[in-house]
Amino acid sequence: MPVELTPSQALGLWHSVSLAQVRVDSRDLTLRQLAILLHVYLVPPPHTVRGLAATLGVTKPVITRALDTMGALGLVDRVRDDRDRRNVIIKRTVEGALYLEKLGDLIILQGRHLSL
Amino acid sequence: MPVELTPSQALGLWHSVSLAQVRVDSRDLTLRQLAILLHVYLVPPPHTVRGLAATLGVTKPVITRALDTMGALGLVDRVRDDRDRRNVIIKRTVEGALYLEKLGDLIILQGRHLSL
DNA sequence: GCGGATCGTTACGCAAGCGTTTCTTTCGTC
DNA sequence: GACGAAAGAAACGCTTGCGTAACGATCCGC
Repeated sequence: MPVELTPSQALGLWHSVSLAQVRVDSRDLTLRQLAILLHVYLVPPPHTVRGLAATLGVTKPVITRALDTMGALGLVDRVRDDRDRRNVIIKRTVEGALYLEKLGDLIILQGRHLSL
Repeated sequence: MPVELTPSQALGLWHSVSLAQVRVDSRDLTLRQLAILLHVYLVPPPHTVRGLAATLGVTKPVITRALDTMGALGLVDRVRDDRDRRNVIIKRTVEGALYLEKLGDLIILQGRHLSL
């Protein structure tokens, strides 16, 4: 079942969620980092650096750096692929799942408060 | 009328929109910048640096810098307040309106494509 | 096993954002 | 008019992200 939004609702939703997120979260992930995080958690594994780079349309170092940052925050983890030891598999973490769960709650809450 | 979303829909929407935005827009605004932009365009004027800082819960230089950046991109404009020349009024631009219009279209489109 | 291709990382110089502090202009009050 | 308060900008040192290019490790076909 699709979600039908008016232009006002769409931007209003983005507005209220962004605002709440800025106020709540000092980490201030970039849009790229957030896209990576969501992709890792919403799309079936395995996820590799190369795959993410292709998906986002960015270069590999961008992914490496984003994983460095989010890894330090505990939002993702990296493990060598034993079947092809050139690959690195990006793993989910409990903390990362919690982070996205809170974001989801925020979106739902703000969506519910939309009026127009 | 509120917008009711399931957790999967909420995060799925954020995922697909973030992904599309990263692929389309090389400007890569930060979450703070986007929040400012949305606030300026969705909330009735006038908007001042101080007011935005209070709304976002950040310091004034953060707002000044964000306005510098987005001003250079043509997304917002700054005008001195003639009634109190200490204030700066943040003005909307055609280009900024167009930018947000495209973002809104993207959100609507991705919302429509949500399945679960 | 050797040579080329592939994967992820690191190095480099650069641009942009951060928080704190200081400065300049303007206001309001005495 | 003088003076403290307020708004926004600029300065400072620091951190983080960027794109390009180079680098080690690993795989695979011969």
